[in-house]
Amino acid sequence: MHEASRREKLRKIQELGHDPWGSRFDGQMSIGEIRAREGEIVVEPIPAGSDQREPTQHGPHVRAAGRIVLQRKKGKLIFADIRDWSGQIQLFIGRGQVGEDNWALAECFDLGDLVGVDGQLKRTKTGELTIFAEKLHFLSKSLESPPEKHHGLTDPELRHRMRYVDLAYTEGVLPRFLDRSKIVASIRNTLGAQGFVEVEGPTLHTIAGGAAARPFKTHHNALDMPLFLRIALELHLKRLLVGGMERVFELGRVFRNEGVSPRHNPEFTMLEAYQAYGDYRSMMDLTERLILDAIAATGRGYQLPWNDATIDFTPPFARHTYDELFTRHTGVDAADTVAIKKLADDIGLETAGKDPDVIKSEVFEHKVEDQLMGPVFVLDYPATICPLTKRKTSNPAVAERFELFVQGMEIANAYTELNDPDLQEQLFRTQLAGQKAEDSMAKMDEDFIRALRHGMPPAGGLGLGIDRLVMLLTNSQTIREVILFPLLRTEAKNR
RNA sequence: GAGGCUGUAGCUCAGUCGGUAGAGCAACGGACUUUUAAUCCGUAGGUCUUGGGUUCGAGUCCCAACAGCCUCACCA
Repeated sequence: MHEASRREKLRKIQELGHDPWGSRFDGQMSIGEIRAREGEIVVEPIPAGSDQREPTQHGPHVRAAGRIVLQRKKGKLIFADIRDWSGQIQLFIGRGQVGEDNWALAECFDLGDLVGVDGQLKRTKTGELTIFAEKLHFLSKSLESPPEKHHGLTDPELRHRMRYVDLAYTEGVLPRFLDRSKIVASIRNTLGAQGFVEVEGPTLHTIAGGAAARPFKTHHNALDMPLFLRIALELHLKRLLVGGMERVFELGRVFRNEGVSPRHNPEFTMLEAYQAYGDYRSMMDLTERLILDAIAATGRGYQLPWNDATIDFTPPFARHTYDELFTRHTGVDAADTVAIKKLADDIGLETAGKDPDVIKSEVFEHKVEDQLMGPVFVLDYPATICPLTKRKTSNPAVAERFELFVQGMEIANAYTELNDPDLQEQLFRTQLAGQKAEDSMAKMDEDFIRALRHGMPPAGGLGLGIDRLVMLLTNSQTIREVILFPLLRTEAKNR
């Protein structure tokens, strides 16, 4: 193990009178800021007749802190590259320049150590922007060797289990998660600017409603009560709409007891927003605004790379009806239930005893969704498959709902919210009757119906999958690339 | 939950027909005051994921378990 030599250096650092675990360190600039000061370097021309080989430079004095990610020891000279979350810069540590005390400390540096430096910002004779060290500070020892310096970590299992190593050393990982943070902040800003207030609903539910998914079960000891982790934010936010919070949103974690895939993690982050006196079209405009602002917040443009393709987010996003897209991508008339059933049978879908709209929806999922490179708003869904949505006055068979698809992925889902308590109760009952045995824990949320009976304003409601949005905006093909700690099985004992 | 692929040094990977373990980086020792994937000389590092089996002999073939990835199912 290499740990022994690192512990030996740790002991040496203590002998030299330094704390190998460091302490508060003030007054440093970020490496990004330091790099921006390159222009302050003044180069004096070599005087005529001088035998001086290199011109004298005067640069600003700077203080930096970071992790040593590369080191080149050259006798009485060390070049070390340190990195913080804003960038990376080279240190020049010369034995004659820093003195024996600092040199002795520098000899204890290993890759991965966190160090501080005071020095002058200048360029080396090859032109590399460099902090020429004058004083070194030890901030924290690393007892583990970093991963291979060219490739970093590539094994996805190690990357997810040891995300700290992945963030610290694998190129592009830290910036991606900083982008995620900017996207989330942007969403809050956009909603705030439009008068929405942020709330926190309960994550422990007595009835897990608001979506068609199986919940995680848990238990409260003192109350001896079964509980479920929430599968959606919807039903509590609508209660707040009843209470008079006219524009309300929650950005939070929901939990669904399902498998993992490149697009699914059992816990994921959802935005839900509700706007009193709006409808699904209001939410379409809001969705577009949220995404465009998020793109701007990451400093990107409308054309975003996605694998080998490009996604064009230039507004306005395309808007097409469900039936229109159904017919275009299946070649079958969206109103021809007989032909649709035949198509479903041909694909091998189970159709016996199913509602024609359900069959149509399954065909849509199999044949159409993958083709929607988008961004495209799909609007006006069959009412049968939308139990929480208001129907079109002109055509009760159609629900005022849209989903936003990009690269075949569903990113957002929005409704003109149903606020008729009697109809809502009836639709719930129909939905519960159709539940499979394994979903039998689903129950009628009587209190939600009671809330609607007190009068909920007509409203538009939006759900937006944050993880998937971040995937699209950061060119990440799996959801695990944008979730810091994705769910993994217990670590194998023999690793 | 089902199927397929993968698992070798701290990391990234080779390993032929079944014949007894290799490289680069990292580490350790040495040389080197403008390097930058530093270079050069030398050294050390392995329960080949785990457990069985076949065989004179298994990293290699077979079975099982564990973990990851992909596809499907569930779902957003």
